[in-house]
Amino acid sequence: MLVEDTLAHTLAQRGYKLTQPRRAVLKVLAAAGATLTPAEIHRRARSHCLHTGLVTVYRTLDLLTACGAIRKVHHADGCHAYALASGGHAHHVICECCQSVVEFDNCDLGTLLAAVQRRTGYQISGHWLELFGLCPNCRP
Amino acid sequence: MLVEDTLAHTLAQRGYKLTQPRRAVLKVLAAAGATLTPAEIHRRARSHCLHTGLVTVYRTLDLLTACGAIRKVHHADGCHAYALASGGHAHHVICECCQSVVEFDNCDLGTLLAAVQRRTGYQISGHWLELFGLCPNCRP
DNA sequence: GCCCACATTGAAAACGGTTTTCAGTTAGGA
DNA sequence: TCCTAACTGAAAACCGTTTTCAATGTGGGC
Repeated sequence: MLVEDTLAHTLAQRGYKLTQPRRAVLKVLAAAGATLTPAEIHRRARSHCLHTGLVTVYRTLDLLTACGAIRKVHHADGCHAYALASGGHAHHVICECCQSVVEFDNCDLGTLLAAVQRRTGYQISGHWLELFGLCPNCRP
Repeated sequence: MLVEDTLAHTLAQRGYKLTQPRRAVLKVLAAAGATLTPAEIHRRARSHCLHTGLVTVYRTLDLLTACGAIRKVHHADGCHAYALASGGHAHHVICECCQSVVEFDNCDLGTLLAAVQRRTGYQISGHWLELFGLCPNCRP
């Protein structure tokens, strides 16, 4: 199934309507292999549905985030970008040059978490890991 | 040496003046064992130096961040908080209840990074790890 | 200890991203 | 096809952050 259809299905399944502007946002997210800011998503969405408003972009991003279909990623200079999240627990590797992003889910932090827990006394319930680097295309 | 003095030394060493408002911000940061937002730092700083402006708080935070003495921490709902960073590479464990924070530096991600690098083709140059949980005081 | 250059300050205004408001529009089940 | 609740876009509100600028304070030199 196409990524766009998967996203559409996710929304439809929860009773949300599939309007033209929403579909435009889904298309953009499905086509992008990189992290995108709301503004950039808005710009691209207009080529699919001319009158798409920035407000609708934000609202759709909120919906998809709540569904777990996308995830906010945090760059050094702020946390304004979104990336597809293929469900379940996963993390992202982000290219510092072209912003391209891939997921990975084999985050085996068990040993580390246990050590920190023992040392600090904190009962750790969640973690957050993001990797930065250069994708194969951006290497010199 | 007191934390406040360490911070003051860091600034003085680089030729920055130690003004009353700046000292107030340092005091607040040194006394807080938790992550603080600029607004909260401002509120507290006023009890040390009455007329401290929010602008000065931001400017001082920028200086200290540039020096590596503090670090911006990223919560799920935004990245508006700062925490002391005792120099060098380190990460934070943050209490989801009271925002208290402790550092840990034994982040042995070597194996994980190598695996991801091999699997994705990305040349990984940096990472970012934050742990969330409950501190000993906030556990039921 | 006093002076002076210049870094630093605070108030207000500007700024940019995000959210709310609200009247008009649209999707999709009956 | 019709109807209603969900959805929409434009504008305004909002909020955290940055810039501007004239006034002030620090700390090195004397």
